Amino acid sequence: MNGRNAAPTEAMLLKIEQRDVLSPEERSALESLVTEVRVYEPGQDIVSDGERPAVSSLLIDGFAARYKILRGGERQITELHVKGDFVDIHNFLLKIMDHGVTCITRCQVAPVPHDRLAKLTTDYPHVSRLLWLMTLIDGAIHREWLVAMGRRPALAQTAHLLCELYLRLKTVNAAENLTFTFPVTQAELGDVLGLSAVHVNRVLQELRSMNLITWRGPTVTIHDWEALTEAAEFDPRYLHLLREPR
Amino acid sequence: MNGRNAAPTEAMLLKIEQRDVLSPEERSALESLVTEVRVYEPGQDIVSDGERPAVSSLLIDGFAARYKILRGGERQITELHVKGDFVDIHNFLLKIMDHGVTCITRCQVAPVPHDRLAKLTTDYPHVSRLLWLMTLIDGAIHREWLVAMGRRPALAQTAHLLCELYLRLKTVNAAENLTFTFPVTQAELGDVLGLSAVHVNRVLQELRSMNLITWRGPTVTIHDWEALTEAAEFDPRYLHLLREPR
DNA sequence: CGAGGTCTTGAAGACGATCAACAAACGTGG
DNA sequence: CCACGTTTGTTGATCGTCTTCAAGACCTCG
Repeated sequence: MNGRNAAPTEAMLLKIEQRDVLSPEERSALESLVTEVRVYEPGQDIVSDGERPAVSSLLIDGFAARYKILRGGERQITELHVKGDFVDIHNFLLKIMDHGVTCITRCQVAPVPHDRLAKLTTDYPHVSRLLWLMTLIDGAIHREWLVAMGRRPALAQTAHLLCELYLRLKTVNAAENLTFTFPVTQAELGDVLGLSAVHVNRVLQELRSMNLITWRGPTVTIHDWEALTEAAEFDPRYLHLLREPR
Repeated sequence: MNGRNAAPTEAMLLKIEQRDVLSPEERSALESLVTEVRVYEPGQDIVSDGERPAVSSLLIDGFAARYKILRGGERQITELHVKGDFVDIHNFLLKIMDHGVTCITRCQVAPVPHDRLAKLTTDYPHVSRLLWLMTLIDGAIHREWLVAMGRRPALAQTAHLLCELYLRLKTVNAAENLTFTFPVTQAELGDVLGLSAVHVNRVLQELRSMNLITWRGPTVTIHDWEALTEAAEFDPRYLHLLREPR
């Protein structure tokens, strides 16, 4: 997502180090997890529903989404993943996928064998806790989405998503100056928000007409952070962006 | 929720042992976590938003709910907890509560100091993984609720909730013969489902008129499991009720 | 018996879905 | 570099689900 060629684990380390301090050995243990990088195209599954993968996938670059498909073909995206996220570390313990993970953009992904994770977690209990923590933050994001879907009107829900994405991208150096790249179609956004594509279109128009954002091509710009968070009732505490001993 | 006086850790052990085998030492290590039981009344918070508790709370008996309150006073419940659930083990790593946990019924709760959890997780890596697993299952439940809220009509969403609750209660011996006790008001149900109390009332009437359930007083009876799961598109895989090495 | 909470019902209204059509953007091949 | 086909975005009209408001019935518990 940016010009220079960052180390494949950089985003993950940034994400973790936003929440706690890593020792040099812990850092290099995490860095050594990546031995291979695969590239997936948009629309391709990184993991599919029902699979029992022997690896967990670290997203090095791109946007991915967890989703479920209903009988009638409707799709609901339950989480958006950005670089630095372990998109299916859950399998390490859940074993069988109860949902799929697909690529929104072209993605670089590092597969990490579960036995390497097992070794890492026994050798480095603190790192083990931090990986646990990452899954707990995923849970916190899920809860916030539930609140947004259940009790917020579509405009606030959409604004909330943009606030969240901006902060998450900023912590991995993939956003700055209230601007980020988010190459998603309005139909995909609908699957995230539980709305129809048509309604997403109208909500975005309203966000633009309120002068809160612009969205041209893949680039989102937030014009007024205060006003956007206000419209969204956005409170970043749930992202747990505080560095403290865990 | 049932007559005899079960050991306070029984439900938690049942819940865990539904997913993996515990050694006798692991069992007793888990049993020794409970040294005190507190009683909370309906409407009382077990933990509140913004707190930094030094203990995590194991629900011994009763129903509790995680929730967030919006600026306008609306409430969204993001998870229902039944006996055997660790309602806020998240704090062990998240440190600061980003939501509250309140009692739906009178609840018996065992507070477990975080330092005891820390010792347990270092002494018993396998138990540590299983506690992690429990939080991953919470995440899977959150995702399923997101799908239900985003893409299912109110009737299916409600049916889905009842299917889920029945299975979760059955694994802790708090339900059998398609019957369980669920003392919740329709307004509270609305906060769970993201619906108004009025609409909940109408949905329940329809579920009754379809002869799928009865709900008299606090007692829910499912008349036709097949038909209810069909209406809900319920697939229990997300509960990960399979005993295997984790 | 009275009071407060809960359930139920009706009527009106809002928010978002669906359907349909067209415009714009994109990518692909000629 | 243009032409064409496909995907994506936009707009309008209509429809349905769910909300809100209001009132009355029921129930429980003091």
